[in-house]
Amino acid sequence: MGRAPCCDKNGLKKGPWTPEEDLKLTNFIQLHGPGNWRTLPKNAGLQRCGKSCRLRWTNYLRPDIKRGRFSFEEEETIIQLHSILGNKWSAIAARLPGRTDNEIKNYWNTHIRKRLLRMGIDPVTHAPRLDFLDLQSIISSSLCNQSILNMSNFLGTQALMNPELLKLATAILSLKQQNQVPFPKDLQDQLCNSLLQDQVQPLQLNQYQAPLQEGLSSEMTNQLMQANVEAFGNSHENSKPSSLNDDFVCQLQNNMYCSSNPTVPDLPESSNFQSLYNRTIQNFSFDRSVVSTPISSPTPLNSSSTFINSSTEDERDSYCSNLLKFEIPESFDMDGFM
DNA sequence: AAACGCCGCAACCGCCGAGGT
DNA sequence: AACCTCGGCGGTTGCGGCGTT
Repeated sequence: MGRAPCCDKNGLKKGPWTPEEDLKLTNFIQLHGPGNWRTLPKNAGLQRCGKSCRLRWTNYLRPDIKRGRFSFEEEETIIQLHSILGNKWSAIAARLPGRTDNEIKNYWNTHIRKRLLRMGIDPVTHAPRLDFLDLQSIISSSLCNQSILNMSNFLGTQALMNPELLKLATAILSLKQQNQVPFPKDLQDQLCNSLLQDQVQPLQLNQYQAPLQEGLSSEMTNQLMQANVEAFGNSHENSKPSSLNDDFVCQLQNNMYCSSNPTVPDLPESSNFQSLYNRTIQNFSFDRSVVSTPISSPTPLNSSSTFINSSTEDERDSYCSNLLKFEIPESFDMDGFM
């Protein structure tokens, strides 16, 4: 049997609340307390459904609601919590006194999400989006001789670029930035050339298997090589799935990061914290060179040390880019969260 | 001044899980 | 076990305000 609607649509008002309705609802709840929302509208003399009353109370009329612009500390907390919890707005709201899940959700969608996108950060995964980043500065400074790159041309062909190349570049850049794997110059050049040329040619990754394997397991190396063949050997078939999927790239990055960071705690594989921890590290290990807070010196979620008293969007952009480098403190009570 | 488009936010919608009968 | 109510959640919508042309 289908579920009955929460209210009889006939005769019940919808839309914006009037001050009179707000007053009726507030007075009734002050006398009788919240709850029993189904019968509340009738008892309070409101032509609304209980659900509408509950939402109006919890999102707007509740006396402990903090209104006005979000502070930087609040924004910092939202971003950090979202990277851990995702779109669990109620859980995020529970950590922000006076803010409702609806308000946080709106603020995220209208402000933070757009800002992250502008910065080339995926607002869902909190990971850098290589296809939106300034690839010129990244790749040329990390891999190639700047003189051979004409990124205005390169970016012009971005839409035609093989996404596998982007993934591979992400992985390789990550390896490079770990400074753990000697990166063959020839392979760097070949990647750059492949990025620049629409006619994608298979990278001769097998030539560099040995040095790469210093940091990669044989399984991962084989997967990378197989993906290379699949991706570049069928570059004209855009719909063909490749084994070089996002999980693999994350695994690759995570593998390299963990192998080069003895401070990473060795948690049980099965624990929820492990998966959350790994996910967060994957997300934020892209640019290890600018990570300011080592794992051994945790930054509190509500730290005011990073608070800056500025209000422009650009300043918040800059501020956000730092926020995205946070790491979960060891003392963070994940169980309390979940 | 009018038209238009964009943006922010309050409110709604549909779904889900918990708990009661 | 099946059904129902209730409260809660996340996604989406639509309206009003505001800036631009």
